[in-house]
Amino acid sequence: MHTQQTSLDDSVGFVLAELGKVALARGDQVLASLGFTARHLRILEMASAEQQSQQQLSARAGVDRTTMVALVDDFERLGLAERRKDAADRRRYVVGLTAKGREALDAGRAAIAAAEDEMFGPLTLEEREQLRDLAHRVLRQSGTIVC
Amino acid sequence: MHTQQTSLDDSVGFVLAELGKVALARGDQVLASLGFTARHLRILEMASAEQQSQQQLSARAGVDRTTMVALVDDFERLGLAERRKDAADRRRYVVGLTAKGREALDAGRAAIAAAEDEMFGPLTLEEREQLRDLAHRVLRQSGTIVC
DNA sequence: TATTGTTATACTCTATAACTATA
DNA sequence: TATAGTTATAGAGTATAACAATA
Repeated sequence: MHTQQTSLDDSVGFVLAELGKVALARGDQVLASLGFTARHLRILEMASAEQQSQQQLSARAGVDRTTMVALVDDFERLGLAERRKDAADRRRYVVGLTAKGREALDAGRAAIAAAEDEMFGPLTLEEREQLRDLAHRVLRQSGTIVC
Repeated sequence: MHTQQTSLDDSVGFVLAELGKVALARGDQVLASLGFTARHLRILEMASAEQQSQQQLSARAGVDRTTMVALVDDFERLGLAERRKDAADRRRYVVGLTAKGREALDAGRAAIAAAEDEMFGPLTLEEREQLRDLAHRVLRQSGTIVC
């Protein structure tokens, strides 16, 4: 038998769903001045870590390959990344960060870090790490791509 | 100075955004057999706790009043709630749960509780409550409606 | 004149299907 | 024939504007 819930406010899932939404919105907000969203930043980091085709990126980011087209379009328009024909397989584009893209990645990370310092202010640094680690453990088990 | 992030995977916000999305999807999944979503369940509980007009519900749930129309339509179609003209102000409808609606609320809560027992299985009960309480504290500060 | 519920409409986001070029 | 990228199109979800009934 599980714990009897009096209210959904006592439900971990609902609280996390709500907080997750808030965190994402806050992320988008502080990145807006850079011209992109939290999802863009995520993908920018993925592309920075390893040379990948658009479809590899889309699979790992959990977005459709047609959606990835628009996202990479955004990067090119902003001058943050460029499509480079893969010499080994000329059907593929490798998404490569420009110098400006690497700067934007750093700036984005810094903006996120600052926003989190403020948003998670009610917690001590230790509690904040605790929160992240607990969430991480659940996420790993849930078979989601945390890369 | 804040902690230098090497990767966004170390960012509480990104991890929470991801976990929140997974939790919500899982909730919708286990409620599907009841014919409604996690958001429906949330609103059903709100309507159950107190007699409220559609606009009060929409304000507290953070959805547009035009969206609430469709949600209450769903409840009526499923026989879970009904619109009752407010005698004091005949512009308003009070959203009232039916007996079937109260059963659905209980069934939904049970389904969520069971899903969470499974989803948060990697954590001890103590850790799970810790996770919820930490999330709750951040959420309260963030000025979000947790009702 | 303002407010509640409603409808019609538009906008955003994302996925599906079909096309092209390469393999 | 299969795959990478692309485009056009359609669907879901949500918000904005306008309307009828009531205050």
